[in-house]
Amino acid sequence: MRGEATRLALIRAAIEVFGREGYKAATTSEIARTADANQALISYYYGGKEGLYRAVVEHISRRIDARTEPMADRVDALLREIDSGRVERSARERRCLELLFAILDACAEFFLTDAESAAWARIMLHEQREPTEAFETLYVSERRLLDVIAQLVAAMRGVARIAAQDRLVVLAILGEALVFRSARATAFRYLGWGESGAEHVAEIKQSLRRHAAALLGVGRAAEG
Amino acid sequence: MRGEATRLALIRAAIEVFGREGYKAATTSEIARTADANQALISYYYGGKEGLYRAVVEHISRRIDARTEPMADRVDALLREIDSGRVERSARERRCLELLFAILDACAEFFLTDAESAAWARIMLHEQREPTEAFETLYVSERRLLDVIAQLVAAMRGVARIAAQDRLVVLAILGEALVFRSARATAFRYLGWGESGAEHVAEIKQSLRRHAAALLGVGRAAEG
DNA sequence: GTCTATAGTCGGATAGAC
DNA sequence: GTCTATCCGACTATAGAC
Repeated sequence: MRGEATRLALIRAAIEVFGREGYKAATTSEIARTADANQALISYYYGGKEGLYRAVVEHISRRIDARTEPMADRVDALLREIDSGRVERSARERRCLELLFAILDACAEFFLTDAESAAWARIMLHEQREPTEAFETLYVSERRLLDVIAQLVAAMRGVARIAAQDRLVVLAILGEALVFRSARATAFRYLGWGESGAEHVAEIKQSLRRHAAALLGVGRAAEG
Repeated sequence: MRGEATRLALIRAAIEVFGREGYKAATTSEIARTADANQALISYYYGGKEGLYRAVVEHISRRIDARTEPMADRVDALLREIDSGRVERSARERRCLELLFAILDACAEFFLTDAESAAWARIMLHEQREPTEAFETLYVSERRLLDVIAQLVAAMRGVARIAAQDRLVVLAILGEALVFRSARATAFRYLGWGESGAEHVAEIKQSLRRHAAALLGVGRAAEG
C-alpha cells in the first residue's frame, strides 16, 4: 500500500506542474520533487512522462464527472417535474434560475476557490491549444456540463430542444466565469483586486448570477 | 537593409511559435526554421531567446496600441459630443451602442479572423499564468482597451465615473469573445463547427452584440 | 550578415544496487 | 518499491569561417 500513496502523490504533483507549465515545459524532476518522490518512479508507475500525463487527464476527467453528476441529477429531476406538469408556470422560471445559479456558484469555485480544480482548469486550457488524444477525454467531461446547463437554458425558454442560440448563451455565461481563470492576472489587476482574490469570489458569483439572468432575459427580481 | 528583413521575419516567426508553445517549450531552432533564417541569428540580433521574447512582447504591445488608438479617439469624440449636450437623449444610447458594437467586431476579428493578432492573443494568455516583467508591458495595452470600453458602458448609464459593476460587465462582454480563443477547441466542437470557423465569425459577432445589449439592459431594437 | 560546427547544459529514460 | 548513476538526445549559445 506504500506504493499507492506514491502513485497518488505523483498524480497530484503532476496536475500542479503540468497545469503551471504545460506538458512540454513541465519536467519530470520538478514533478518528482513536488511529490517528494524519486524521479525514476515516474517511469516505474506510469511508464514515463507521457503515461503520467495520460493518467492525469483521466484522473481529472473522472473527478469532473463526479462533480457534474449531482448537478445533472438535479436538472433531470427538475425537468421531469416540469414535464409532468407538477410545476406551475409562474414557478418554472424561478426554479430553473435557482438551479442555474447553484451550478454557476460551483463553476466559480471550480475556477477560483478550490486549488486542485483550478489546476485541472489550467490543464484543460492547455489542451485547447492543439487538441490531441487527451483533449478527447477532457471534452467528454466538459461537454457533459455544457449540456446540463444548456438543458436548463432551453427549459427556461419553455423548449425541450436545445437551439444554437442556447449554446451561445451557455458559452457566454461560462466565458465570464472562465475569464477569471484564463485571463486571471489581467482581470484581477483591472478590478483592483489583490492576486489572492479569495475574498472576492462572492462578488464574482454575484456578477455571474446577475449577468446570466440578464442574458436569459429574466427580471432583476430573480437576482437573489 | 537585408538584416532588417531577417529581424522582422524572426519576430513574426517567434510570435507564431511562442504563441503556440509558450516561452519555455518553444525552441529557437523551430523559430529559425519558421523564419527561414539561421538559428545563430537569434543571438546575433536579439542576444538570445529571452531577448527575442522581450522584443516580441514590445512589438505586440505597440501593434495593439495602434489598433486601440482609433477606437479610443472615436469614443473620446462621442463622449465630448455628449458632454457638450449636442446629442439628444434619445440618440445617446444608440450612438454608444453602435460604437461598442464596432469595437466588439474588432475584438472578434482580433481573436479569430486575423492570424497574426490571434497569435498575439495566445502569447497574452500565456503571460496570464504567472506574470513576469513581460506581463507589465502587455497589461498597459490591455488596460487601455478595457478602459475605453468601460467608458462607453458608463456613458450608457449616463455616468462619467466608471463603477465596479461597469468593469464586471466589461469583463463579461470580453470574456465571451475570449472564450472563442482560450477555449477554442471546446467551443467550436460544442457548436458543431469545423475548426477553421472563419465562416462562423459573423455568428459570433452577432452573439456578442446581442449579449452585450442584454447585459447593458438595452432593448432588442438595437440589436442591429 | 549569414553560415557551420560544437561546447555546455539539461531533461527523460533505464540499469542495477538495495 | 525506492534509490543512485548514467546514457542519450535535445536545446541554447558561441566561436570562427565566409
